[in-house]
Amino acid sequence: MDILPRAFYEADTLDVAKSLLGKIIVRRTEAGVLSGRIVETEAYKEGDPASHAFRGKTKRNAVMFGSPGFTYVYFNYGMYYLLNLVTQPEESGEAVLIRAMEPLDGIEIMRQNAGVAGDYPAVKLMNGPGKLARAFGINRDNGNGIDATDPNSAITVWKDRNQMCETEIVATPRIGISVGRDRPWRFYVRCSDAVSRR
DNA sequence: TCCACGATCGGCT
DNA sequence: GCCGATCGTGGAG
Repeated sequence: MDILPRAFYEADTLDVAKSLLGKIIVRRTEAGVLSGRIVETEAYKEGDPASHAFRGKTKRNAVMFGSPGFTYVYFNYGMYYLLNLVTQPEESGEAVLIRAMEPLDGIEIMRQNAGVAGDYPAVKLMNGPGKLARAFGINRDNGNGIDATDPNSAITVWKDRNQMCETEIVATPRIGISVGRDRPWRFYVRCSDAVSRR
């Protein structure tokens, strides 16, 4: 597999959000290597009232205004961490939220991270943005501001040799936001179990 | 300082 | 479909 280079993240954020579908995120932990295939994303752009970057740079969202290809992780609803990848040239504050993945490697470790039984269905481990961060064991201490284009990083994104089962991409309004609902900036792969089993 | 509100999830009706 | 858990964050005051 080839690691996605910085240039991959410098395209328009809507294109990056779609291009990320089918790519592989690899998460290295002390317990072992975890990985999954991205099947659902959301784009957050400059001037977008639903984006954390909308009101400018703060301590929380600082990495959104940094280099493309870095991770942005934040804590939400008092209990979940959500994983984003920063896009665009520096300072634009745009990013792509990773909403769902299909687990590949380290599924047993994911179950341990999630605190579920050994017979818990693998497809349900990462079928939501809070759940995939939990399965990966990602929090703000270990997951925010990491360079995903550096092969030595604990979180990296790779281009898989294999194609997705089908490249049909569906666009819909984003989930869980109160403003910016008119923008169909959520993208998912129609054939994915991780999206359909919800 | 304070406080209302989330880029969610799972359980219950 | 609805609702509660749970707490960091930032905008208001």
